[in-house]
Amino acid sequence: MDTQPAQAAMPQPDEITREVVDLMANLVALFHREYEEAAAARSLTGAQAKVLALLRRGPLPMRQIAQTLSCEPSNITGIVDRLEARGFVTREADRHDRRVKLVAATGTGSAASEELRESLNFAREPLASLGPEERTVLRDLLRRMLAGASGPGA
Amino acid sequence: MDTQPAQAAMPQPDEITREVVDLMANLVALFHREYEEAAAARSLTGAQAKVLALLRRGPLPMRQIAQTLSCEPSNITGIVDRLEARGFVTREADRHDRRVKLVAATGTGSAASEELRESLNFAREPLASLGPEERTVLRDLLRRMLAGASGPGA
DNA sequence: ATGAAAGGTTCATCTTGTCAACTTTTCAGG
DNA sequence: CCTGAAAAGTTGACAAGATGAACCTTTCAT
Repeated sequence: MDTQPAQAAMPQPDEITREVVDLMANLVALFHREYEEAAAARSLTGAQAKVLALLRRGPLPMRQIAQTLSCEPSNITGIVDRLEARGFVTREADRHDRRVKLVAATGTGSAASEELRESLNFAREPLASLGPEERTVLRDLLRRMLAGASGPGA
Repeated sequence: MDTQPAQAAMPQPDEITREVVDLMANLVALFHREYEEAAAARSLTGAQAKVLALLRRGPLPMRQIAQTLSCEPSNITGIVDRLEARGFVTREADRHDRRVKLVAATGTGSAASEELRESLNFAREPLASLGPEERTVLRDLLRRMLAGASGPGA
């Protein structure tokens, strides 16, 4: 990539990094608030919405949900319990390994999740300040950042 | 599905926005995990760390903490209780309005908060993939996004 | 002086999250 | 075939976060 000899143009690389981190923190806070709000508007909690979102691509075993969300499996049990009680998901034993329970979104569940996703006007406000090509630049930067980091589930 | 008579230059502006939102969601998840971990390493919870971080610029009334964190004041009571019990903050009545309690970080509290901030190598990994000028671009884009949105506390 | 409004706290209640103990199922070796 | 270890989920106890209603104290405008 780019060897960094002495660098006269860049006064304090750390300064920029630090500011980016701070900005990111604010953005994260903003995003979080919006997400919780949007979920609450459908009487879902953030955690429930996250699980439901994970199931968009198909049924998943409990354990995998837990891993993707970086929490204990026993935690997922409760969340899925509540989602199931409200008809948003179903639990079904895996045919090949009966220890495994596959969690699948019901029609209602997917609908709610999709609706929430659409309603996430989070970035509409913040992103509205950026022009189309700027969004593209932002997208590429974010892509590279995430590619560099440990690939999350999603 | 998408009949877009206008817009000839940009194929699908919505497509990019959507992807940016998704990337942002992943970044938010990543950040969140790192933050909780870093806080836990100092035996603080995420919420406690957030409150402590807010106090970096000086003492704040309970109500303002609640507003900045978008939650009920009664919630802050508990968090500050626990921070106070461990000597990270103090509660002091405001001289001008004795209804108001000013929460201030103690030396230990500021130190812990500052340490946590430093240790937040969150972005080091992801940001490592970006060169200096790319970081600058990213910083500027993030700045504008946040300026466009409702200014959070910070 | 009175009463409304604001700032905090308390209490009940729920959800999230962890950890340890437990059940069921799978699977490798003997 | 049997036995026992390991894996997947669940359960129960418990702490923290979050909300909403009721409450106390202080302020402030009549």
